[in-house]
Amino acid sequence: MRALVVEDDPDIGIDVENGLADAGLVVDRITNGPDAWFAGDTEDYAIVVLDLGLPGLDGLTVLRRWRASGRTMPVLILSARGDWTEKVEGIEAGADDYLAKPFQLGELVTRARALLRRAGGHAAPVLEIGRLKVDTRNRRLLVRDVETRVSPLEFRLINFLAHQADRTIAVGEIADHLYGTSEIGDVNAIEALIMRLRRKIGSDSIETRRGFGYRLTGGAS
Amino acid sequence: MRALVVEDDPDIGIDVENGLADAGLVVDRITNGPDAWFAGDTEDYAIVVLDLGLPGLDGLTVLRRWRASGRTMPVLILSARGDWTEKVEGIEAGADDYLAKPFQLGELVTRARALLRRAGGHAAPVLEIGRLKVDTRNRRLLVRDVETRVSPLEFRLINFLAHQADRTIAVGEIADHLYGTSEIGDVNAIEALIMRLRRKIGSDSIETRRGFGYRLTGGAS
DNA sequence: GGTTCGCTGACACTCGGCTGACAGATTGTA
DNA sequence: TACAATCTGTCAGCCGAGTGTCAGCGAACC
Repeated sequence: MRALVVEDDPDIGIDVENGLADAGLVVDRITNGPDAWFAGDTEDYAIVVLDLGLPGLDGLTVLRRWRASGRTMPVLILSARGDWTEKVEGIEAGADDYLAKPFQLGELVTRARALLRRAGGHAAPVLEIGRLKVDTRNRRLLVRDVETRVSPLEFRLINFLAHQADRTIAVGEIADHLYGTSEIGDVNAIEALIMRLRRKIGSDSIETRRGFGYRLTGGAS
Repeated sequence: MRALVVEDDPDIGIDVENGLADAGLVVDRITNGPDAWFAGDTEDYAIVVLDLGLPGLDGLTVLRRWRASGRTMPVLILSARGDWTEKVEGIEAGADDYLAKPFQLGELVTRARALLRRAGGHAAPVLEIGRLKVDTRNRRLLVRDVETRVSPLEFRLINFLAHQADRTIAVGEIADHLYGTSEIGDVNAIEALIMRLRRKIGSDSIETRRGFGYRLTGGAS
């Protein structure tokens, strides 16, 4: 299940992205209005978290255009202050919920969950791939039912791979998801990360497809 | 299914051309505005990738003229880095998606696929030729439904041939696609590649047409 | 029968990916 | 505050898969 986070402040945006990723969603993050409009219009998201103050095209306009073209996914609006006018405008433009900054990440995730539940879809809390169980809600990883400590970044990686098990994922895609940029600063950082993760979950769990990318299989049993 | 790439920078243009060809499209590439306008107005393309900065007639004007004369094919705009005005103008001129330079080729292909899907025609993700199945999305090759390991270059070749199954492809065309240059450094490199591929998929899958080139038939059954 | 074209095995080089070591940053703790 | 532990990116060296090259051979065409 995919979520879209539209927020131009990178600190807040990455926080929200991590929160939703921990809740079991694959998250795209976008930092400007026009990109957000296109992404929401062309991709299929289970939920959207939308900041109102955006460069290029403001959030309300983006939302109105989505609704005008028949997009019905739940949208949760973020706005700078507890500004009532904005809230009303947001709801009228077709928002499903509203949160004023500053907010607690936990509250945002809770509301997002509620929206998802209301919309019918529910994020699978535990993904099972071969001998692995990825508990997205509690941010835990089980290998043959034994809890295995992984670092935050390692968890984001295994979580990302687990949502697309058996698909070959290019290193660029991984960089894009982990660091929010498809600019691959140093591929070696990801190789090192993969190596550390393999040590914990067994080296046969993640297959290397030389020249293509990586593929999560879960390994034997 | 045909695609039109309008881009005056040959490096970018050839990259895009190869990316779309790998995705299963037959690509025409044009490097100036007037020719682009004419081609888009008279030929039938499933999708157009349009750079905005073009010699002769700029991209936005070309797009507006297409729309004014009733052409409805999906158009993906390439625009200079982070220029909102241009992007918004592009949208209003009737673009269906846009991408800022520099971009990852993979992302362009993904978006192009999304546009094609939305437009109804869909680039088949799995091509079936005789006993072969080419999974373009996951970059896998199945021979009689058994996954068969191929190297990146071998995959690009079989993918290229599969998109034009039953057609005889000249060695020069293959070189052009694989190496981006029709200058054939050494034909033997391609012969060796063909041989290695045949070993994996069965020697009767690729027919040699002496003096003309190669033809993919998929072999018996 | 000779010539040309394509096939194939062997070999060498390149480069992608793996790994151990280290260092800076961050977080937790006495 | 100072110290320890953990996390994560970087560097250097290694290994092996992937690919181009070469030489010799066989088959097709004249």
